[in-house]
Amino acid sequence: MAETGGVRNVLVAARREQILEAATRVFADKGFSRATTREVAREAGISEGTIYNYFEDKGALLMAIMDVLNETERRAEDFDVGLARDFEDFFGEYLHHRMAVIWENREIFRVIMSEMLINARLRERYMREVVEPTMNMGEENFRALAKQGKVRATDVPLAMRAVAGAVLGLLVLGLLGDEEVDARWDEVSGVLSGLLVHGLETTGGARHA
Amino acid sequence: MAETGGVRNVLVAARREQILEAATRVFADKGFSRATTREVAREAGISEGTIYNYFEDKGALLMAIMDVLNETERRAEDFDVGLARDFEDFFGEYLHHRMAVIWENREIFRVIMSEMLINARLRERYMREVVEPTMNMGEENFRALAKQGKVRATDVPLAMRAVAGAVLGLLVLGLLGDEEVDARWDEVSGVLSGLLVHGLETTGGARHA
Amino acid sequence: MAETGGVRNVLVAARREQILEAATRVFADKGFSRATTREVAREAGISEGTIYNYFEDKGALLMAIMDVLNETERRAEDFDVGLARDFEDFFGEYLHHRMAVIWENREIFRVIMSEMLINARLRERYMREVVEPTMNMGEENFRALAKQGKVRATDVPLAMRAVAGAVLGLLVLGLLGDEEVDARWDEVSGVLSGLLVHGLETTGGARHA
Amino acid sequence: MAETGGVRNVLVAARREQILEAATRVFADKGFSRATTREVAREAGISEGTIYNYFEDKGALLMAIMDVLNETERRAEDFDVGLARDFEDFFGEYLHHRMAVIWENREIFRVIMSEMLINARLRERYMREVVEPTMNMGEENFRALAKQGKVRATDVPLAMRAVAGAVLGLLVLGLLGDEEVDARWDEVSGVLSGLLVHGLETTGGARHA
DNA sequence: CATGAATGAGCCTTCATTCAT
DNA sequence: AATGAATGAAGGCTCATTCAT
Repeated sequence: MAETGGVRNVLVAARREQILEAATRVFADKGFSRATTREVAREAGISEGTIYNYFEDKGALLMAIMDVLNETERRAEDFDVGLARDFEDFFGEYLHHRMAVIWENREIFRVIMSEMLINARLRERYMREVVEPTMNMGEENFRALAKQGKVRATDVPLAMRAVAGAVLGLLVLGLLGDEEVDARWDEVSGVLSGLLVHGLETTGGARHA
Repeated sequence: MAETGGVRNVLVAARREQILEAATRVFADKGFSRATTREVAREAGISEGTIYNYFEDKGALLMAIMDVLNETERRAEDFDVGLARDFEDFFGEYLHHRMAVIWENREIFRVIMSEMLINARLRERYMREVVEPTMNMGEENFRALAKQGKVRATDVPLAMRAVAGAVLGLLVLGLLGDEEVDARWDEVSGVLSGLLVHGLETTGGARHA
Repeated sequence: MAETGGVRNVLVAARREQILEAATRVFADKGFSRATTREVAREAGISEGTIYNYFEDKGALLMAIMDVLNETERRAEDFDVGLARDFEDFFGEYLHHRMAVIWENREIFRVIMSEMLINARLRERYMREVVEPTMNMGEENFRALAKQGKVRATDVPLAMRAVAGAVLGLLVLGLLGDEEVDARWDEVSGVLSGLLVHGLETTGGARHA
Repeated sequence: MAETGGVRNVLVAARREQILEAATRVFADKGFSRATTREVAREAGISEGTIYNYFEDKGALLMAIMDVLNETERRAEDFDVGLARDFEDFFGEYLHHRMAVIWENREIFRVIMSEMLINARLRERYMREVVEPTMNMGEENFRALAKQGKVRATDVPLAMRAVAGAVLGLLVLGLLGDEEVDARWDEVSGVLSGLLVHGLETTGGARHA
């Protein structure tokens, strides 16, 4: 019985997954509102009614998709840049890893971001559950690094937003179809970290001559 | 008769404006799909049918909203930072001006961005008409500055995307309701330009000692 | 003043005519329901509001179009086949004249007939005002001819309907686009009268050999 | 499964039939354009949405109604007047049968005819699919009969139209509410065939005396 | 009288959700 | 559990009609 329950749970989870992936594809293509449960069902290869055996309603699909993002984020936080020699190294590797995960989940971001922009409830939930914790943790790290003299300590909250914003903005550019970003995503983190660490200025010559 | 025509044109333009502003508010609140023409009409203080005397259909409202963005962008290009002493100065003032205009139109961005993410046609139009020209012009300026030794010449296209992305991402953070960004938008450009010019690194001693 | 009134009346009548002709064209093309007052106005070269200065509402246009038919019919009744030598001659000329008038007004018939088929009120009015009087007069003539031995006296009411029906049916065939009928309408009455007078049977040879 | 499919097909066919009959009644009463899908649904005893599970749109209802006419016509062509002794007999029986079928379907004719008169596409389809084949077959038969000396060979195409037109016109008179035609439809074919075979003329004496 | 912008009732159609099988 | 037919609320859009200019 416990066994059967276990099997059942696995089946249920698989079915949920299957539906959620279909929903993500359809929502990413048409947007949440224009997407129809009929098409989600077809994409998942099931009947319309079955969706309602696994999800309360259409909105629950969106919430579940956001949960996936949430989990991803929480797992990403565990990432530890083992033994980075210096800050630039660490920052580069961190960005690279983080942006790779983001890019893998970009269609989920597409759906959630599009909807968040115009859905206050979803927006608030995302800010509270995902952005704020991440931002706070980032600020802490930032401050620690500043205390260690590894980064310039300017306006930490805004600097933090600038860094997070740069990542977010590059993702959005990619989602909007910028071909440069789309084609060279794995190089993006390198350029970005270079820029964020050293800045645009040509200090080189002048400074070290 | 010419007089009358002139008056009429003014009236027509005013009415279009009135409808468009109402549409922007409603779309920003509910999203394009969930927004109803009935509510746009109520918000504009007119009847539903009147909308259709000024716009082909609901989609035309969205397009017209995007046209506003287009014009704004074109006007923004004319901006000339008079007599900036050095690059940092210039860059800071440019960012500040640009971001101020963007922030003023943020609700339009909210509508258009949300929709673009999930509407390929709109996305392509925006990329072709707005992003690509801007990006190309930016790349040119970038290269010119690099040739003059005013900025480090790394990967220009990606660096350009990183800068544009940072601005875009900060806007998105603001649209998502980040309180720091929301409350201190006019400080954001300063922090961002500082970061982009000088980088995070604690220059001098730290680096080569 | 009386003069002015007369001029005015002429102008009013002309305007009514102009609108009615436009309405007939548009109704014939799209049907009464699908036709819009906007298109009638455009076809008449006036503004939409003006229609309502001459007609109570859209339905009044239809009624006025039927009045035209009514008048035509009443004028047609006055037709007198001067000095027809025999019945066949008379019948042929009568049919020819009648069918010519009908064909000239075929677009009016198209509009009215289409609408009558599915509009009981219009149908009843047409039957009462146009069909029944004509049919009664026809029956009288029929009976008179029969009494004179000029036509076989079968079932007069139904024979009358058969003759009227043949004319009506040929008109409908023409309105439906039958190319033979359409291209050769002025020959149709001859063939029909030959058929109705002599029948299909090949009595000829046998009888007159 | 095959069984279930069979059952399903029967159910689907029955539902289509139910909707189509309701649509015919409503369209016949109000005309296609004035009829509302809401009323068709009410008349069929279903909800509005259900119509769209069986028909693409409102126009498809009209097309399906016409298909019924098409099938009826094709079945009518199979009619063979077993062993008619002479032409009059044959013609009388043929007309009788044909007109009986037509009268049974008169409400369908009402809908289709009304719409055809003002809908070029429907008209062309009907002429191509129904009228022309029938007319051609009729002309052939006519010519064959003429060759056998059984009918006078005048202008075959127009004579054919005259005969078909007479039937059509009588139907129209009935649809317009002529009480004589309406009440005595099954006598109509007899009178018509008598008229068409023998003509109106009082043969023999009168003619050549 | 003529105009045409404004109106809003009403229509066709879509689609999330339910439920009998 | 799965199915998919049925439902009916709601939305985009049209159009006859009015009325201020």
